[in-house]
Amino acid sequence: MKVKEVAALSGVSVRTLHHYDELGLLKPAETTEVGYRVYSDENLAELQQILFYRALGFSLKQIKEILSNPSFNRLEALESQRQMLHQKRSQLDDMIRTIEQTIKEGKGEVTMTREERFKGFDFSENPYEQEARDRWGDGAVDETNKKLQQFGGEQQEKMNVIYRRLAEVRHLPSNSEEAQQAIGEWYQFLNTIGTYSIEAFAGLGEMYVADERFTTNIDKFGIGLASFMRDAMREYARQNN
Amino acid sequence: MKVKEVAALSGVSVRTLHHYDELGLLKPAETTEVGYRVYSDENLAELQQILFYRALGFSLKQIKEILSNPSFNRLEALESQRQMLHQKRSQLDDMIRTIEQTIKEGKGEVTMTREERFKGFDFSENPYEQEARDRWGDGAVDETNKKLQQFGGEQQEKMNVIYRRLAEVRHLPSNSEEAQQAIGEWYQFLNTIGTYSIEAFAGLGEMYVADERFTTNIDKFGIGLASFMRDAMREYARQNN
DNA sequence: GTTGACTCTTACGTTACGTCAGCCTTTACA
DNA sequence: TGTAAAGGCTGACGTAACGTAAGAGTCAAC
Repeated sequence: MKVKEVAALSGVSVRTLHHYDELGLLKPAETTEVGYRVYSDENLAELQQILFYRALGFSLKQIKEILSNPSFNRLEALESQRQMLHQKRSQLDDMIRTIEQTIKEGKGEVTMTREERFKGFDFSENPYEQEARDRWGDGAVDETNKKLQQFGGEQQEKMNVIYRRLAEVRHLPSNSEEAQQAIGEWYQFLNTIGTYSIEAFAGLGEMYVADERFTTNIDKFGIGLASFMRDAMREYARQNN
Repeated sequence: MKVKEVAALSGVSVRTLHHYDELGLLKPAETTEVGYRVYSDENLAELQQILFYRALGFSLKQIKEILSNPSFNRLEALESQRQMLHQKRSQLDDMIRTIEQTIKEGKGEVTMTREERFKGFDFSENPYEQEARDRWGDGAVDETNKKLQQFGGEQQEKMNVIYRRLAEVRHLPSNSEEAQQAIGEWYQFLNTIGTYSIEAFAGLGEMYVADERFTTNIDKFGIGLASFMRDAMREYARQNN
């Protein structure tokens, strides 16, 4: 079979077949004297395999390794690929959440002054208070409120400082020393106004991303801060388990 | 502020700033005599915007349009971007489903002979029969079974022919004439063994992808056939509403 | 023999930077 | 003030997986 036919059968372009030939990924079984590529039935089966892995998101390079080494650990490759895909999906979900939030707010702009960006973090008018009560009980919330009132704006400002610090390091890997140091301060701070087990701390991090209202507010200190904090808090919990 | 500082503050690399300058996406407010880039606070705000849209998955080209045309319809752009992201997520979900299915089967190979690929479509040993009963009622299922028994292998073969035909055109757009013609035959066929409203038909298509057992079996005729059929059936229903 | 359908190779374009390489400026310290 | 470290600049190639011509040869049919 010549290129056009194979292309029609498999749904790829002729150029793609040329490309795979160049890469050594799929060499035609035969070549005529004038250089025409002639594919065999086996070639077709190979192509099927290639397209299968391609559909799973593997790169051509990876596919070549997988298919050329018969001893290659395919299951392992599939497993790591699966993880990658899940990660990609989380990222996509983050993006979708952000974009829908932006649309809901009816504007495509993020013109925030420094003031705007750093205000709105007043726990004394906590929109999540009811939720917090449901989740951690009235006692804990009341105690936290009392402490916050007691210290007033001072705690506020302290918290803002920590948030700003976190925003500064949010581009670093979540397990970097700086990140862990900053998130540690956050843990310390939380424990000055309440009592958080290390598990509760990690759970709080998950919520930052799971609940878009948290995400939105936290990201006011910097895009991506919420998901960074989740990762860092997760890591912190892991290290201090 | 010079490049390094801006880079540290924003979390992008110096190279990225150079790149944005080249593209005309973010020109520094000032340039020293020797050619050093000097960024202003406004530049920083612009960069924030750029990074915001970038985080939403827009291309730099799109971002440039959005930010340079103050009259640009941002909401519209956000909306279409949202759709794109959702589409991407569906694709990712498909990939994840397929890869997990493959792992579950404990093999990374798709070595199927033509026979293997095209068998296993025996409705008389229907693994989904109970589900079908739950969904469409005993009467309909019994009737279908009776008809299938009545005509035996003939219907089987007819169905296989249709599947093969669908597999052949599955790389074409789902609203192409060939695709719609083939899916129409499928609709005709289904109505020779039962009665399917056009809505039920579309719903069936959704199930092909939603339920991995269907997906797996259908994709035996060709990778991606199930999701192609869903799209084509959706389109068919739309056109014949 | 001519025409139309195929095929081949070569090579640039795409996206968003990463990564040198070679060279110039500015800053800090002795 | 001399020198070295730190920072800055401009090329320019590399990446992934083909799409898209361009120019030219081949094959089958009328």
